[in-house]
This record gives sequence, C-alpha cells and structure tokens, in this order.
Amino acid sequence: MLEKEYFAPKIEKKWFDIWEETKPYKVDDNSPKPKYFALSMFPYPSGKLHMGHVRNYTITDVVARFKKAQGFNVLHPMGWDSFGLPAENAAIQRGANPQQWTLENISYMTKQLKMLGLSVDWDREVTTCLPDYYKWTQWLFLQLYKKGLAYKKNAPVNWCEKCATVLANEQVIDGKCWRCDSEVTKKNLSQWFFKITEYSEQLLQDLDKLTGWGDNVKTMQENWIGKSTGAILKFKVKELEDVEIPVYTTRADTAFGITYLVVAPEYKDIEKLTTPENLQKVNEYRENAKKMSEIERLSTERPKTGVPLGTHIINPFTGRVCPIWVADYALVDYGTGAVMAVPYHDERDFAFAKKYNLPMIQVINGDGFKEGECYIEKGYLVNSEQFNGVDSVCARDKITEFAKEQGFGEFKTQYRLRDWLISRQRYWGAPIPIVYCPHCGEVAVEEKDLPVLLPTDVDFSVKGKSPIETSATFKETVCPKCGSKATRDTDTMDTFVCSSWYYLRYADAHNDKECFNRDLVNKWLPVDQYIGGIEHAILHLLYSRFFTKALRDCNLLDFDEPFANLLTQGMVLKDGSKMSKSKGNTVDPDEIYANYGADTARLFILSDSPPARDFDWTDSGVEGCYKFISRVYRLFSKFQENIKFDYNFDVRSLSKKDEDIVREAHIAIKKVTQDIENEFQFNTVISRYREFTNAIYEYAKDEKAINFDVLSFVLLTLLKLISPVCVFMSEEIYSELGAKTSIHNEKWCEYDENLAKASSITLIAQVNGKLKDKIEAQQDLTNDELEKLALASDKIKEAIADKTVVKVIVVPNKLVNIVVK
RNA sequence: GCCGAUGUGGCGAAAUUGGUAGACGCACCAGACUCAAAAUCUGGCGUGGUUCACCCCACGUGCCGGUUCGACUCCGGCCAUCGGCACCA
Repeated sequence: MLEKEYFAPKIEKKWFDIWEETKPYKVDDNSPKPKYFALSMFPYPSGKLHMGHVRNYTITDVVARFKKAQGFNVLHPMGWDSFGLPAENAAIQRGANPQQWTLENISYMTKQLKMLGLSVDWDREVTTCLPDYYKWTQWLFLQLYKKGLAYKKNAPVNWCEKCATVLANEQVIDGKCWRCDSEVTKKNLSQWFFKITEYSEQLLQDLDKLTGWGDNVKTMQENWIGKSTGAILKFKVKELEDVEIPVYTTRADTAFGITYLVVAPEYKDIEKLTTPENLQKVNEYRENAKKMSEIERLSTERPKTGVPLGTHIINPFTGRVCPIWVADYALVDYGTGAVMAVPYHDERDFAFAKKYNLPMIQVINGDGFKEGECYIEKGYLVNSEQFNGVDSVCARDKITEFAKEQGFGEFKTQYRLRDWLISRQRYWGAPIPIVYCPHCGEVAVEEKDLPVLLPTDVDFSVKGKSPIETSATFKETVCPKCGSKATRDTDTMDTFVCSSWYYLRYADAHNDKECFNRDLVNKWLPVDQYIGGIEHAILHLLYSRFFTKALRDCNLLDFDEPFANLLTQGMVLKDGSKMSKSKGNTVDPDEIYANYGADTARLFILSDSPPARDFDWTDSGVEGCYKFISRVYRLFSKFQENIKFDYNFDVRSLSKKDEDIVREAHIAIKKVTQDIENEFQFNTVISRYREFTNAIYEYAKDEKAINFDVLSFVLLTLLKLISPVCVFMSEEIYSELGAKTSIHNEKWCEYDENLAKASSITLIAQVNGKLKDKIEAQQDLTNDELEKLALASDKIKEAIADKTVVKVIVVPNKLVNIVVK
C-alpha cells in the first residue's frame, strides 16, 4: 500500500539494497540488440562527490536508461581516474599512504554514486591506480615505444616548483600550473614524450568527422593544434661560410622587404653568430631573458628589446646585407627559432625597427597604405623586381616557388602543437617501464615482466626528488637484454596517459591476458555519447583522440575516433558563482540525499537549464522538485486501487474529456521523446512532466466522471516517462501497483501521431501581422474555410472595417493574416 | 588582435525552426482550508495607457538598420558578457 506521504530516504534505501543484491544493470556482450555506449568522464576520487559529479552522472544515467528502454543494449560503466598528485599530498599531510587514501575515497564515493541511483554495470569498474589496470598502461607505453611514438629527449620543459614535477604544455594555463596555479618555469631535463605531433594533421582533419561535437570544443582543439602554412627561407651568413639560418614565414610575399633578421636568445648557433666585440652584450641579454618568467616573456605589452650580434645575412632575393639581432620576441620553439624582419609589413618588426632605427622598405601597396605606417593588409607588390604588381596573396606561393627553384627555400606547414611530455617526477602514477643499462643503454622492460609495481618502501617527505628514489629496492634491477646490473626509470607517467584509454578497457574490463579484446573493443566503441566538463576540451579529449589513432596504427583496434558524440555540461553554480570550498557555497550531495532523496537531486539538476549551460543551484528549487515528486506520488496513492495494467478502451468511443486526456498522454510521450533525442533538453522534458501531471489532476478532479481505463493508461504513461529521472519513486510506485517486473525494464512508451495533437486548433487571426482574435476551430480545415472563419470574427471585422483588403495569407491549422491598406 | 558561444519578465527559462512571445518552474501577491501555522488547493503575476470593472489600446526578445503579409528566429552593421588561442613570424 502506498503511504500517504512520500518519504524518499527510506524508500530509496530499500531499492538501493535490492539493486545491490540483484545487479539489474549487468551488461551482456552477446545481446542481439544494437549497442549503445553511454559514458561519463570518470571521476578523480578526491574524497566526496560534488554537485558537478551529480549533474554529469545524472545526465548520462538518464540517457542510458532512455536508450535501454528504447531497445538498445546499453553499456554504462564507471571507473576511477585514481593516480595523481592529491593522493600524494594527502599522504604527506596525513601520514597515510596514497593507495590507502585513494581506495578509501573510492569506496565512499562508490556508495554515493550508487545512492544516486545510477544504472551502472559495476562489474566493469576500472581503477587506474591498481596493478591490473596500470599493467596495461605500461604495456601500451611499450607499444608506442616500439612504434617510435614514445621517446626520450633532453629539452627545455615546463617545471612546477610547487608540484615538484614537469608538466605538459597543455597543463600550463597562462604560464601557471593547471593544478596548483603557481608559476611555471623552464628547465632543461631529459624526459619522455609521446609523439602526438606525428598526428597533428590527422587530429585536425578528423575534427570534421566529429559532427556530434560542439563547435566550441572543436575550435579550441583547432586553435591548439595551430596549423599554419608558409615557407622556410634559408639565409647565408656573410661572415661565416658554414652557417645558414633558415626562417619560417607565412609572408614570403614580403621577402624583398627584409632589412634585418632576429634569432631567439636560445638559438642554437647564436654563439657562432656573435662577433667577439658583441659577445658580452649578447650574453648579458641572453642571461636576462633566461631570468624572465614565461608570463613576462610572452607579454605582448612589453616593449621589444634586442642586441645586434655583429654578423649579417645576405637576402638572396635582393643581395642586401642585413644585420642579425637577438631579440626575445623570437621564440625558440616555434618555427626555426629565427625570424626574417620586414618592418614595413609586420607590427612587431615595425616597433622593433623604430626603436633601434633599422631601415624599412615598402614592398606591398594597397588601399589604406600610408607612408611611414606599418601596413599588414593585402595588396600588390612593389620594390620586388620581377614580382612587382603581383597580388600579395598569390605572391606568397610564387616567391616560395622561386626560392625553391633557386635552392634557398621550400613550402612548409607548421603546427603549434608540441609533443606530449609524459614523465612526472612523482610517486603516485604508473612507473615508466624502462631500464637503463651501462652496456645496452635504454632498454624496455619485457612484457612478461609487467607490471612494474610501485614500491611501497618510500619516504613521501623528501624534497627535490621523486619519493620513488627513496625506495631501497625499486631502482636496482638487471638489464632485460644482457643481464648486467641496471637501474629503473624512476619517473611515472602523467595521469592523463591512464585516462587516455580507460574507455577502451570498459569493453573488456577484466581481461588479464590482453589490454582488451579487439573484437569487444570494436563492438562497443566508439562511445555513442560522452558527457563531461568543458575543462577537458583540449587535455583529455585531445590525448584520447591521439591514443585511439596511435593504437589503431599499432593494430590494436579499428576505428579513428573514440567519441562519436560529446556533450560538455555547464558548471553547477550557487548564488551565481561556481561552487567551491574556498567560497563556502558548496552543497553536499549526502545532505540532499538525507533530506530529500536522490530523485529530488536528479530531478532538480536536470530541470532548470539545458545541460550545456551553467546551472544555478537554489534551495527553493530543491524544495519545488521535492513537492513535485510528492504531488505525483499523491496522485498514484489516491487512485492506487483503480489502476489496472490491463486497461482497455477505444479512443473513438470516448467522451470529449476522456479523449482529451488520452491526447495529452500522446502529446507528452511525443514531446518527452523528442526533447531527449534533441540534444538532451531535460529542462523541457521536466516541464512536460509537470504539464502532463497538471492535466491529469485536472482530469481527475471530478471523481465521479473518471474513466478508470483511461486513467490507468495516462498514469502508467506518466510513470514510465518519469522513470529515467525519478528512478526510485517510479520503481516504488510500480511495485506497489502490483507489477512483477521493474519499471526500468519496461519498453519506452509509443505515441500515435494522430492522437499526439489537440482535437481542435486555436486559429490565430491577424490583421497586418498583429493578433486580433483567437478562434477555436477543427483540425485540417481548408484554407477557404479558415479564411471564412477569420472574416466572420467581430474583432476582425472591426479592424478591417474602413480599409481595403489587399491579400489574405493562410497557414493551415495555424493562422490567417489579413493584409489591409 | 583572431576564433567560438551567449544576450528574452524580479530569477531559471520556453517557443513545433519565419506564424499567439514569455510554456514550465522559482520568487512574489491574493483567496480557500486552519484557532493558528505548515502542507495542500484556487486565482493573479512583462511595461505603460484607459477603465469602477470586464474589455480594449500601445510598446516589448542587447542596440541600429534591412528583407517579409508577418522576425526572438533570416540578412547587414554594431555593443556587452563568458570562454579558447596569441610577440606563432
């Protein structure tokens, strides 16, 4: 018997226990149904769920349940992105060990997720910090290594002093560490990289295949990859026979206007290029540049500075001898580290030339050109000998072509994307499976010896080196090739390596023979719907795309892109700003569960804003949702005795009132279904729930006039429509009504197109496009009939009384517009 | 500077894709029930004008202009907010 009042926490606990026991969401790999892979970005086990998690996983869960009801075999898994610095910091602060801290958090958060009522197949849970997972992360590293996609090099890298580790370019946000926000400096270190740049063009091109991704994310990736097309031009040095300086330019059309050349302070040949009398000044300048932070260095506000080297290049186009300068506006890691300077047609060169009184030559003319002002627009060439008069855009190719023929130039495509630096000088990550042997050098650990386990005898309090270095046992090993004493690499992999392939592991989560079975991965992937935060627009989403392509090339799988559709959900706000502990405006899911139940949280977090937009959490909104759940429950409670599963009626013989509520049901089914399918507009889905519920209340007001077959139909329809969102309440009601099966296993409702519209229409009668009258009319009247109806209206008559009708526009089933003069 | 997104009542928003602007909800106001309160139910709720009142009229989707019988929706030009990239040659 349904209680009078709905008490969510008690009822939810009951179903929590039952679902824990029966595991209703176990997925069958061999089902004949079409597959659907619904995936949330897996959480970092920081301790407790926050509302961002609740929003993310609720959205995915409703999608998963909806698709399941529609007849798909749905894979909806969950796992833990569980390596990373916070565990290590917690270990230092609390004297715990990172593994224990992490596993305790996972255990707590798992319970919170289950209480949220997720239809997750927990048997496929993956945890990246456990050896049965990171063994395969290491194995994949070795595959990339064998392919030449993982390599070690000494390079200037981003260093975060606070985190005491290096960072990938993608993890430096405005010159600061993505995790701790402290300033990042450059250090020369020998580090491991993944050759993501080998895939620059594919990563860019294949964005076009991702029709299910938003433009915002695609544009961000495009910007990040940063393709530009131009030319390499090579310059001979007047004073030195054996040195040549290549520059990269997108403006080969301005080559006749070069008046000097700039190299970056870190340019490799800079010492050779400096004359003895300039050496001291140049060295001082370089020292100074080194001291500057990245933020300072890259500021466009700062006045340009530089020092001449004393040597010169010869412009091969003109024979002009031009001085070489060192200036920090040239960047060592873009292009060739050297820039040809054409002051008249580049703002930076212009500013620099003005400051140091360097000559300028105009080589482009066009509309808007002003003598003595920098001109960067298109135009036609002047002072460029045989190219004079050529359109400047065409000239880029023509001049490059010419340089190529003459042997001092070539076409060049340049990308901003850098290789992915993956080593970290930290403990809590997957050890890099490489050994250094005094005889054989760098040697890969043999696959049979994986995993390389993290040592447990470490001291987390050490400063300035990785805690792994303090292990007495880890470092010493023998060379897999020659058997002599060797040392292990003590770095671990960036956590983003672990998260770059976890979605693949879900297809075959417990395979201990291989990373994943190829057929299973090909069966389940790509992910049909991926849902998560916009903060991963570049980082995780770019890395995962790279991994998929690299693994395809390692012949491990047969698709190009991992995520067919991507939904980036908005943030959860409270009082207009992002929830955060420091602001003290967080809402604890546990409290919501305890006071209102998870259904209320689910309903509310979907209700007010579409998923991609930010969502403002309010206490009154929560109250309102709880009231709605109670309102629905009361409705069922009131008519429990009258609801039958074997209802039976013929629409044609129903009264107008009965027919109308049946129509409402069909309209509700249609709209709810369409709104879910159309970009998961759950906010309007929930409006439909309310409208439909209100209509049923209205229908059932006069208890004597209820047709219980009709009532049964509409109530059971409502219940099924709500079931993906309010998972506990719908199950409770369904079971109390005497159903022997779970409502979550029932098929989605179907609607009849003819019944999914109102029996009559409201004809809009306009004069000159202004609304004058609304007229109730039958469906599907002819245009003539509609026109007559409109003209018969008193209000219309009044409005057109003393005017001449010019024409009449009729939109069937909608409106009549009378145009008058 | 380049690129992307957004802009509608006091607030969150909706609008069948060119056809009733503001569905649904929050907040608020009034009424019913109650000794009272909560809960629940009923009604109202863009701005201005007119009216005892019902009605009615005008205006209204960031701004300016255009196309159209008709524009939140399409076109052109701006402005603002948020986000990404950026001494990238």
